[in-house]
Amino acid sequence: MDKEQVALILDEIGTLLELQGENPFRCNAYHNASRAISQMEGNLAEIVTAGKLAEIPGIGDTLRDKITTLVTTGHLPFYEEQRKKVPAGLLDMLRIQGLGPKKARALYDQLGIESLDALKIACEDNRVATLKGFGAKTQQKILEGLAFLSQMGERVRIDQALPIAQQLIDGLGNCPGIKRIELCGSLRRRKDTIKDIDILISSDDAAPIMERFVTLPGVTQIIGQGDTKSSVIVAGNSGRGRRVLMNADLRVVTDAQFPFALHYFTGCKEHNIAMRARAQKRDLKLNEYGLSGPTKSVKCKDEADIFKALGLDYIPPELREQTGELDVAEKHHLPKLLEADDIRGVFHCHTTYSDGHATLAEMAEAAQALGLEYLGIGDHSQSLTVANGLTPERVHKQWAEIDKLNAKFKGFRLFKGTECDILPDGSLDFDDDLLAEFDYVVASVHTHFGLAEPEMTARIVRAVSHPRVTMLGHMTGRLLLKRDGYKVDTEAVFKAAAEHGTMIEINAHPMRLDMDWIHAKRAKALGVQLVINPDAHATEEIAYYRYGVDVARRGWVEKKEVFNTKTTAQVAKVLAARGK
DNA sequence: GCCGTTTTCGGCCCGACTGTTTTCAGTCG
Repeated sequence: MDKEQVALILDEIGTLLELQGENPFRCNAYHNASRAISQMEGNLAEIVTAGKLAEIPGIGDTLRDKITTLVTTGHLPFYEEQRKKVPAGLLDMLRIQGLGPKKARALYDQLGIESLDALKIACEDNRVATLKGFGAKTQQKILEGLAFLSQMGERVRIDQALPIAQQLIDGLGNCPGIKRIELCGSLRRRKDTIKDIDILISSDDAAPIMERFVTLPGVTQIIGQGDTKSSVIVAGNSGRGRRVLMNADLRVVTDAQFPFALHYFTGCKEHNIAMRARAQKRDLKLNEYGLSGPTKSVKCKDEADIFKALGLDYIPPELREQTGELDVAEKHHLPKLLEADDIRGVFHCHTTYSDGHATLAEMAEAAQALGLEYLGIGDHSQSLTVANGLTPERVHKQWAEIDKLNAKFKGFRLFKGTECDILPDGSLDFDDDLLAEFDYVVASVHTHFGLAEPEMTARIVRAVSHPRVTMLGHMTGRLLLKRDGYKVDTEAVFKAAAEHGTMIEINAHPMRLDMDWIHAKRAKALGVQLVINPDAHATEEIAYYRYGVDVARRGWVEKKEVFNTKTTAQVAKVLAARGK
């Protein structure tokens, strides 16, 4: 059983215990362990075998044994027992806004409700409102929550959330009395998927701002409206005509409170808890309004001052995931993170030669408009006929056009590449002689996703070990919120890539963002050279590389670890040397 | 269930908002 499966089960156990009214701290121990496992580096089975599981913070003797059982046998009697004690439908009910374990349990105990459908009928029959602790408003909120759930999924991609957040900020921007306004939460930390939009404002007069917020265009429902905090549901356009609904929260504080509130609402929650605990050890109290001791409070003009007051270097939002950043910041060893401006070009872009929407010339022009120095073309290879993959003849035709364009460019260059299919047995879709003539080769899996893990791993390791392969494309093939990645032992892929000097792509297309930040962090640790590619199929998609920079930053990646921060001359030199 | 510079027990971050209460529990982040 792999990391994700173990993490899911631990998290579910925590929730099942909550539904049974267990001690919240015990429940939390399972949620924490779930997080620790899903974010840990390395191969879980290896760590279990090495007996190093309990070295992970948040995993003690009990959880070590349970996780070991899960990993080695594939199931856990304790988990099965808990599942028997709680009807499955109660877990669904927790997805409703404002409905927590206590209320869900009461609905089950007193009305026998154990599904969303039954809950809807009970609300419509006015049976919920009569329960102790419930009322007409709660019943109405549950109905609204059910409607919200049926209209959308739980999370949306960052590229869908950002425009909605921007629309809200623009709408608030001209409100008088705003001193500072900032996006917080997981959007500020640049997670690949987002649940809520969090906006923070500093002002001396919150009321009119609140009023503006809940009446902004796109707001479809007001969840709450208080003196300093309001919560709404907002509809936005996902960019392809599809409507996306999201929660959006606004908090208004004074300007003196702003840095503390900004830190607090940026999260993540576990990072905040660690920061508060750290403050406590120094006889200080940290909350969203300030940092104070028994006699006086510490003035902070920005977040950096808060970290400094607690003996830490400034921790960028992307690193605030409670994966060791406090310890490293204390020792002054935080990485100097990659910046979007460090990227000088990208290597995985499609044109009308295969399945792209723009011509070679149009893509080159768009790349230059973005300030890039070079653009690598990587159209599909011959066997991927659904994507109009190029035959060797068409490859030569494309090269001739690239040569022609390059002859005209000043300070810009197109590199000749291919996104060459990795065939089911791990061989490549073009012969070695043709591959040798490309400037570089991106090797990717596009077919036979269902191979068992050993076969898929062997397939990708073989491709990564091929001397003509420059970089591996979208390592797991996942599509965010749509399709899980194929089963592959990423640890083995990283080791092969490091051994053969093959790069691994951070595919920056916001539907993929594959590999993810945890993988990126691990790849870096194992000495794999990274490259950030937009997988652009249209001119406006070249700028997607910025989402890849976000992933890299979350993975603690520095400029020197990313190939496409090099100049055109440096890139050409490295690629020429690899071809030998 | 975890954890320990207050260390094997007794804590575990903490405040806003809502709704149903009549002083607070539940939920959320």
